Amino acid sequence: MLDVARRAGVSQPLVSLVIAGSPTARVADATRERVLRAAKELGYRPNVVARALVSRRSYALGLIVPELRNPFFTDVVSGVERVAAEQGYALLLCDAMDVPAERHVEALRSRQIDGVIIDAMGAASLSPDALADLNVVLIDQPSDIYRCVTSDAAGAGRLAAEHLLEHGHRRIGFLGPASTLWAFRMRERGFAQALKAAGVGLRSDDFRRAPATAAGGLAAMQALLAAADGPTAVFCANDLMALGALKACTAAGVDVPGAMSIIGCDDIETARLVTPELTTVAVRAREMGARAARMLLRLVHGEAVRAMKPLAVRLAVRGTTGAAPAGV
Amino acid sequence: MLDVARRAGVSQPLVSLVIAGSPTARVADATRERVLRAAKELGYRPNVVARALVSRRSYALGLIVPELRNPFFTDVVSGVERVAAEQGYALLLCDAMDVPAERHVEALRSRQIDGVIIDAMGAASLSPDALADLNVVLIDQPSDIYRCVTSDAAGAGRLAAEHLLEHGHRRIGFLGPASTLWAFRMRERGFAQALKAAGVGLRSDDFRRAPATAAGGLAAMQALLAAADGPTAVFCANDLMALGALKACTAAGVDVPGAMSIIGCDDIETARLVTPELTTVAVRAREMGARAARMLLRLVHGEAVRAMKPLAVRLAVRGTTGAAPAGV
DNA sequence: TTGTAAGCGTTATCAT
DNA sequence: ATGATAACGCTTACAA
Repeated sequence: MLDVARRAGVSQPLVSLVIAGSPTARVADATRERVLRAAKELGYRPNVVARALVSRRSYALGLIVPELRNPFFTDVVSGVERVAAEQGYALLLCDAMDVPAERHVEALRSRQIDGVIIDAMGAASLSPDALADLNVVLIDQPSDIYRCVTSDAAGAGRLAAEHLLEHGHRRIGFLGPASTLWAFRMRERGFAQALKAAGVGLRSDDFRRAPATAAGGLAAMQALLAAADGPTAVFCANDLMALGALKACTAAGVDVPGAMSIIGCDDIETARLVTPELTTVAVRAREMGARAARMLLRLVHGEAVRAMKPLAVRLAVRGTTGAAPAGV
Repeated sequence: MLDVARRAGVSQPLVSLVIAGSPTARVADATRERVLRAAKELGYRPNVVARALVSRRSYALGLIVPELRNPFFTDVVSGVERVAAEQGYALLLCDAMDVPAERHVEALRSRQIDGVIIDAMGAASLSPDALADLNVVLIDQPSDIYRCVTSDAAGAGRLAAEHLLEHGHRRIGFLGPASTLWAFRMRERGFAQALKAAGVGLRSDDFRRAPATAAGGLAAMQALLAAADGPTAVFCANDLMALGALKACTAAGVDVPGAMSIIGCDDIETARLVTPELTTVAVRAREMGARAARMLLRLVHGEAVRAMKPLAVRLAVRGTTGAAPAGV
């Protein structure tokens, strides 16, 4: 910057003024141009680290996910990254799979991080004041303390139930994790309530707890199929489970959707790669990530942040759901 | 740090000495303990930004991928992240999908990035000296100038060919992108050479160019099936294409592997989620990411970096390959 | 409109 | 073994 200043024949702070280009900067046009030209000629590149030190901001956002390889979070990351990059912010990605979220938060703190986006699971794993004094946006986890972006999880469950009911199913099962995470709980609740509202009971046998993974879905569906008299359709708490369930059916020779309808939730890319294609409730994970980033940036900039209403979900009817088998 | 110094009754630079804890630091044990205790009592947390400014290192690594949502790169990122986090480095993730790689490199530079890991496509899109003076490790792209980690891409093609040959296939097709990327080229070359070595010709009709995506694989396979007299097996340049090809077969009522064998490359998670499960050549993408990170860190630390031999690939025989149909 | 001076939280080089 | 002192590259009063 000093070099630029000398070349332009001005003082170094003036160069700073021009480069930072703040709206209140009142610099003579001629001077500004001279500075800008000198900067270009010298190939000057501002040093964000120095800027960060003095302004006490890092121009970087932290993002903590429970597992990057979970396709849902891959999409979230993708959305956050896009917004961050467009706005000139760096994205510090943290995967809580191998390193605890708390350690990541500490690391981000020591980097003067401007804000942190964290998923429900990560947030839950933190000690109470781990996030104190930080700009925080939670993913799919309403909170009294922090801002959040959410999807209409209850609506997702409801859509799934209604879709199944419309196809004449009356024995309907549910596959989901024994999770206390808001999104999973609400998907389940919305689903159960919609069934109840339609006067359709959910038998406890048709209700299977398993990890929200393909393996979990596979095992749960196998258990369901082993029962003499099972449901004709199931809603899975997420697509990974649904994919596992589908696999279990295919392996067992159970026709999908002829003998068993399956509906998932999330709409990950793989949903359209299997045969039949997975019917699911689409959650716009990438958009959630983008929204979280935009909200966090507003927080960082001290702008007004209004709570957003849940992101609408959409039923994506594809090949794994059909009419209930006759005579059941 | 000054607060800690005062509390410990020493000077501030001395605190720096014990906190940084360099091996050459000759500090009296008593003093060191006093400082450490004061630091803990005060909840002192070192400021990485300040450290970065003076040491001209950011303790951060940049990673540029062409598209995060490509499962292969998701795995690479995951591997890089783990190593970076474990070593106390931040990972600045850049997706070249929406923002050009060159812009990302510029942004990383202005953050004094310690090193950059970049994929072949991103590297190819850069102007010649965009990476000058940076610590760089390339993913799956040998180079005279930069370090790299590679997989045994030619070996992957060879494994695929041999597997198909062993099953008696003699009319074998190939689906791949018209890419100049090293990995794709080598997979293709290894495959073609192995066929040739076995005296099996590759007819130009059985050789289909399409984007390395599921949609590309689907279209290419459809074209192949439309031909009167097609191959009995195909090797796809990556799993996404193979998955698309599989879908095309299923949709067309072509039995896999009865009438058509399909083998992919990469071994992405979805490969085991479809039915039949995809036979593929497993490339350890996450390990490649981890290796790239470790190599880059050695570079950053000025340690000796020896070129690594390509990461071995492994044939994962699953359900989409079988014996060639009789009488063909 | 521009220049001067101070300082952001460290590390590093000296004396002491 | 420890303490001054000077950077690192920038922003931000405040003075001119």
